[in-house]
Amino acid sequence: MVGSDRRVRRTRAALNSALLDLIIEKGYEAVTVQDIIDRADVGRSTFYAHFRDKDDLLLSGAEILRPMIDGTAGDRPFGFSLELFRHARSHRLLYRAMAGRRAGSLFLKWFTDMVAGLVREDLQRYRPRPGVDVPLEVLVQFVTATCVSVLSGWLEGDARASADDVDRMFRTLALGGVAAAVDLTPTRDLESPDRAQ
Amino acid sequence: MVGSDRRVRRTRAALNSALLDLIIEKGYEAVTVQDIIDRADVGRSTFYAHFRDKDDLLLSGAEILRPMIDGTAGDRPFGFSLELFRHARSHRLLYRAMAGRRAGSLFLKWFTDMVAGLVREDLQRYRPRPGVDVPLEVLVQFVTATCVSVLSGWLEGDARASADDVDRMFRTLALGGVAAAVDLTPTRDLESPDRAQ
Amino acid sequence: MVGSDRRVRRTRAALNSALLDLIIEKGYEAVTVQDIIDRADVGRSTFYAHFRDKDDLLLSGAEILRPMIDGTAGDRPFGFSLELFRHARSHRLLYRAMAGRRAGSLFLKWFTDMVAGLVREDLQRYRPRPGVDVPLEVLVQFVTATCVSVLSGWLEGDARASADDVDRMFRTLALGGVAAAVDLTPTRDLESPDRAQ
Amino acid sequence: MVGSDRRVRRTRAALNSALLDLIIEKGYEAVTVQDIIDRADVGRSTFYAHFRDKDDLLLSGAEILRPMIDGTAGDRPFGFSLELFRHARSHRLLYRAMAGRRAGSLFLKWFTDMVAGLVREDLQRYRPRPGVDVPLEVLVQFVTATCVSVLSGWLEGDARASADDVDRMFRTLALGGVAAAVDLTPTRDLESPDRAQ
DNA sequence: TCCTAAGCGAGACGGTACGTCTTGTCTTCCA
DNA sequence: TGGAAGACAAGACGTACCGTCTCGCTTAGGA
Repeated sequence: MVGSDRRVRRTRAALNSALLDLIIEKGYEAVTVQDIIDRADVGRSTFYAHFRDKDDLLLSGAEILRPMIDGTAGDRPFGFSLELFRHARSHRLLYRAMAGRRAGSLFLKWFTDMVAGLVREDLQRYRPRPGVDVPLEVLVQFVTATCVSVLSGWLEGDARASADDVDRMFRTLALGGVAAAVDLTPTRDLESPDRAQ
Repeated sequence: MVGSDRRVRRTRAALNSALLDLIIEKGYEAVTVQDIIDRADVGRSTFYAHFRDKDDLLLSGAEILRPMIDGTAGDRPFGFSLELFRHARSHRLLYRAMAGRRAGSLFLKWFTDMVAGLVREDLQRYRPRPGVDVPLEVLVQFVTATCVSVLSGWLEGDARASADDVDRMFRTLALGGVAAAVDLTPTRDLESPDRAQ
Repeated sequence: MVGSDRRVRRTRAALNSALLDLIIEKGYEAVTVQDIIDRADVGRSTFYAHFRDKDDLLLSGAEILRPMIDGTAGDRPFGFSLELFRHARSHRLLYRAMAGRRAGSLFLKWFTDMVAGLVREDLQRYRPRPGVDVPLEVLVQFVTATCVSVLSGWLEGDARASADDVDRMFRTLALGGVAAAVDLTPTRDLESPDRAQ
Repeated sequence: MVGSDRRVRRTRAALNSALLDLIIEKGYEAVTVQDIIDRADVGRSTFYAHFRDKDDLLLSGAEILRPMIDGTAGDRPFGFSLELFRHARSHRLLYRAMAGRRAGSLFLKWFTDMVAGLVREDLQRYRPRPGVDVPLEVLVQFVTATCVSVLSGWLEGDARASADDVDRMFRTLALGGVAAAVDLTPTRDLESPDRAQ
């Protein structure tokens, strides 16, 4: 059975969306598997046929965020950021529930790792400033932490600032630090991009 | 129950240290109340007589970290940082278990809040750079995130860098960003400290 | 669905024999429907198209035992018994799995009922001994229980006794009790058999 | 904690009696652990702290039947029987639910084994009749089966017969068979009873 | 020879019970 | 009489089966 049915997709979608609803309502930690399957109107065994546990369901749902954010790089350093902030803005409740101050650590870790991946890819394009010894990974963590903290601070508050404002802040703060450690003048390597994958 | 007893202190201490041991062994989340009281050789009701739950015990233990770090400001911006890194260095296993990448969010939140307090206090001494509009709170979160991310990255790795190295990195990254937003020339306001609270 | 198909018969046979195999391997209770259909290489829905449940399958299979045992009455009281013991002997593993000490109650009940039928038919030929008040049904249950208990004891042990030995024991025990309650001299009623059904 | 509390006893008693009630109501097989703990007003974990599963609870309850039946031997062969029938009479619903035709096999096995124990003890007092070769164990099973089948037949019906009537039937049937195999004249061994335990 | 209804496999699904685990409360005993 | 020990209620967890169901594939018997 190749495509394994519309049914399977529908079931998984129902579970995913039930989880998101419930996260917004009472926070991830407080949601039980029973809650989810009641909401999705699905049998218990069906749940476990598709997902190992609640975490698995969450992450499987998170994966579909990735392509929405990826891709849109642009040529500026950390070009992904504006799109990221916009996405967060339009799913504010969800992000707040999952990435805000009171969130469980699971989604936050996943999200942070994803951002770190984007940042790392970007940073590899630049040359370290001679005489300054900050390891690449530290820079990655720094930029990532800056991005996530700005984002979560924004969502926690009443978010009067626009996505553009927030993006500007992020760039000011991150580039200030990064510029001290690497030469942000684009390298010539860019002409022969070997980022096949 | 006047003197509140040596016993009480001993019991609380036993619980605290049992928790720390167990955190190092299997991570905070995996530790159960049963584990703790078995290790501390204490009855269940005793535990709940002293602490509301596992989190309460953790935070009550964390409180004793505060004075070790506080105090040592100095006159440089974020002067607390070197001492912080040193402290983390000497309790590496514990910090790693609690503040590292795989840590639960509770201690991390407490720790981050504590750092944020120190940062906020510091930042209030400086004047915003005219024309740049980054709210104080965003700066606070930024510096805090930078500090914590540098720290946790350091502890995660094999920590060959010295506390001084790490402190230097932190300052490079944080001050780069902060300098773009505020004037780091010390204000004279320091002579009339209005830190009433 | 006129001829009801070779296919149907083959499917049912496959299920029946899969069940018997599995009963011998792990005992009736432990066999699951999944086991059966895996063994028979049959789809789940096919199973339920033919049988209501595991019990149904078992009993449907048991029915085919009946003619093998029936018929061979003879003129002695309980003349069926020797043939019954011989049949059990030659399907020893199966009987042991299903009628032995650790057996589930379903087959045992079916089997007991079948034996009881044979016994009842026999006993109706004799006249109660005057002054002794043992209801027919009690006698039936008694002889049946004697037969089944002797049989299952035989199969449980290492079965060194021959079917004839066992039959002799059964007769000794059963007839001893029965003789006290009814007159075993054959009645003439037999010439006018009123066994309409 | 020595006597381990009235509480424990009360809990176990509550579970036991909840089970008995439920067995009478819907039969042993149909009773779920949830039913039991709801009826006993006890937590799920408490149940499993005391008993491994439903079967364990049943058997633990059955054990208390033993002394009620034991002891009252008398000097007749199978002297225990009258008392047994009387006991069954006064707990008719329970016996019927557990030992009747539709009963699960667990209690029946336990009960049968108990009766077999009493029977075996009795039979060992008599000498085999020379020339008749019926193994002791077969006799035991025979008498046991006779007893249980008479009992369960009695309880299944509307039980107009008195315990004495039933006992008389049992003796008629069992002794008829047994007399053919052993010499029921009491042996002299009885004068030096070594049944200390 | 094609066509069409059935038997069938595969297996997703809702449902229910299980036995385990952990939490925070409550009762009882003992010092 | 106040604190320690641990029995307890509550309820979530992940697993195991059940019996129902929805799919397509195959496969024969009638057109």
